[in-house]
Amino acid sequence: MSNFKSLPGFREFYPEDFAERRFLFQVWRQVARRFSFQEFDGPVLESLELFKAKSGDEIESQLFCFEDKGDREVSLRPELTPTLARMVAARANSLKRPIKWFSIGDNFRYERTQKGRLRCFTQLNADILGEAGPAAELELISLLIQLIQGFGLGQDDFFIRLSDRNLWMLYLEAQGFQEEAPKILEIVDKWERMPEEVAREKLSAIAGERGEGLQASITAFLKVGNLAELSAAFEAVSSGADVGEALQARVDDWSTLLDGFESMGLAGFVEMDLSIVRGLAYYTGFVFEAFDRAKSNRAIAGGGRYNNLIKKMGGPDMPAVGFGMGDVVLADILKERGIMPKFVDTVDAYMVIGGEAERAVALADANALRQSGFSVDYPFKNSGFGKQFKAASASGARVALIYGSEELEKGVVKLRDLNDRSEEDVPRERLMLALRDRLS
RNA sequence: GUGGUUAUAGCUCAGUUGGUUAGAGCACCGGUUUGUGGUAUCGGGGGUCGCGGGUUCGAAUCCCGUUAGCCACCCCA
Repeated sequence: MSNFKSLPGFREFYPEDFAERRFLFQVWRQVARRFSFQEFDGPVLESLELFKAKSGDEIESQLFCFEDKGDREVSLRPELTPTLARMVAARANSLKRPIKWFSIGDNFRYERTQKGRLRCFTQLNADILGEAGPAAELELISLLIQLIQGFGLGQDDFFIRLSDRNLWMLYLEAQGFQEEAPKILEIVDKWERMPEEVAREKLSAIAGERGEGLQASITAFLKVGNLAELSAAFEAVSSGADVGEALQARVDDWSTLLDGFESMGLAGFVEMDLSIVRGLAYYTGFVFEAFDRAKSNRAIAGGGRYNNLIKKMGGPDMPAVGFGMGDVVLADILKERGIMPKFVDTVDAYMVIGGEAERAVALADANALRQSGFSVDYPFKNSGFGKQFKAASASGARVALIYGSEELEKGVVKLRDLNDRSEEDVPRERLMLALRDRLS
């Protein structure tokens, strides 16, 4: 055994593992293409500053960063969004809108590994840029739903929690907490994991003697599950600034979006759940996460609107919404439910070869068949027919092509169907056609 | 970063109160039937028992350290 090991949090993909990976990517690409998203990619290594610019200096502790030989501070990418923002910003004026892009690539985070979290993971990223209205959210979230449905998961298996940082801002503003809102949202993000006393303490530190009332109003807001409950919640707190107009516009957006899901027949997948605010302050509107209904896993995917980021990264003012979906949690879920297909790298035909004279003929056919697009395999060494048929079975081939002395004499190849065990002699010049028929 | 837990063959695991050369099943390779395949039979290769130190006449087994895996917290772009 070698003394060399792979680094912590980095995976190796043996052929059977890689087949699962390829399956995930295939489904992702197929579905993304159905939605007319275009695939792109960026550098895996970027300047450290790029990520700090988006997320702040604290991010460095979780980055795979180092100094390169040219004394540049660099980092493996922990996410794709800053790269995407830069790429879009660079050609913002010439890109046809809406911009619908996706990417499948490896990302790196220097963190302690645990279930569903590694140091190198693959993420599907999908973003829509240049559209400020909820049509973008509708398109993106319906893509997200089909991406998961593509693996055979349905309404009973997963759902989307839809929330809105705008509503939270308005709600807090209505209570006179406009400036304190970002800090309050940080607390809301951790609400479920935080004992009530701790929450009260923290809110009091921000809102003084109004902390207790704020805690009650947050608790009420978290229970909102539809638009009627939403307006009721606002009516109950209307003591601060008048947000009536902005609220109405926002409610209209919600209606448009929810109606859209209804039209698409996807309403059963989406739940209004204001407990999702997502920790990142750069989200500016709708935010959402996809969850296993069993809830035993981490979020399958998460995203939201980030209208200020492109400008912050040096680009023009451009609205954007996007999400990321990792391969680790998704693969875990598929395996838990036993719907990860078992894969064998199969071939169309496996050759059974009698001896040296027969081998010369078989090699000629093997090369010709391969050039024509068939996948063909054959044993390197001469051995008994019994052994070769075992190998043929193990290869997953649909048919065995038998090159024996009898066949050689007659100028034919015996074609054996390994499923129904039927056999037929085929003249060598007709082999390609016969094989095509048999495989179709 | 904090805490818990585990570590024996490629995989799943045995291994007695510390006692000779560390085992099994599966997988892999080879032979039995000199032209017919999932489950037959015989054989083979493969392990410094995660690594390092200590206790002991003797350590896979006991003690300490360390690394790695797993799990939870923190964080989650």
